[in-house]
Amino acid sequence: MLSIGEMARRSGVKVATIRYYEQIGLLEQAGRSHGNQRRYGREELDRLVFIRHARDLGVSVPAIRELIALSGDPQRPCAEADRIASTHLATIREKIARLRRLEAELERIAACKAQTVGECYVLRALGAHDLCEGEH
Amino acid sequence: MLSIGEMARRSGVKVATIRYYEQIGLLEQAGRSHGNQRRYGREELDRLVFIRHARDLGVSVPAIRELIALSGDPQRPCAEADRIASTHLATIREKIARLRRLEAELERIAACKAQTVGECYVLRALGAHDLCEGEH
DNA sequence: CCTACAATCTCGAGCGACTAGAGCTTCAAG
DNA sequence: CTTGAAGCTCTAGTCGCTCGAGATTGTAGG
Repeated sequence: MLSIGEMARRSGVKVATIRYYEQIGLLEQAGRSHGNQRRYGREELDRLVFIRHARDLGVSVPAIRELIALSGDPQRPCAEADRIASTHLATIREKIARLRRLEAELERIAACKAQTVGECYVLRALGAHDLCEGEH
Repeated sequence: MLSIGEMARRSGVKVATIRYYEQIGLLEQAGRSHGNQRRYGREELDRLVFIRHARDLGVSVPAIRELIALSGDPQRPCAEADRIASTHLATIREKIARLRRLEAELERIAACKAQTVGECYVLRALGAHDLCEGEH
């Protein structure tokens, strides 16, 4: 039986966050020791690692909830799980594209050679949208 | 003199957000009409556009506050403004790198060919970290 | 001038996903 | 038995908005 601290160490999820996950129903209510402390087994650790992993990949909590519901019913077609993953992939790709545009623009802006703020390109570029090359 | 709605239209910042910016001190307290409605001039619009632009670039509110303070004093060296922009650029690059790793992993995961959830790679991959290629 | 009705006002709460702190109780080692 | 780490609950704070309720103001048409 694992304490909440042990769970935290093994999963890399903070103690407070584990309690939070229980509170929002991502984890089931943990069993308790006779002194009211949470006690976990192997299964709960696995689920927590799953959650941690998905969160690291940027999957939202509602999406994780769906995935957990799916995995509770192994007979169901996995098309839905695929859909969740693909949707998320598309979101990530959009984010990357957007960040790349920002990167290009900031690179240009940060290359300012002025000495004082008065003629600084950084500030000017931020004030005047028409100096941008990309759209955002 | 512009109403708050006019400001919203011209800057692309929502009315509620303009009020919020005033509340947190990014915009100064607006002048009021005799019926207590906010009235703005050209300068305020310029600042709002500046803020909008910086936010679009992902600059945080505290950083924008700094930039505004800087621009209020045109004699100061712009090294600080450069620093803010460069720091932000580094952050963006990190985010891009991270998202790229996620993209690669999700691509692999989403290529699952199983029929039912029971043997679905999506769920398995999320549960078992050792299936990952990249670290995260 | 009157009437609609759109726009504005303030105040307060809610979002997502945690995080932090106060003030208490329990556990485990020595 | 004592001590100190680890646990407990509860509340509030974070960031950057966003929305809704319920009241007031602005403005255009008749």
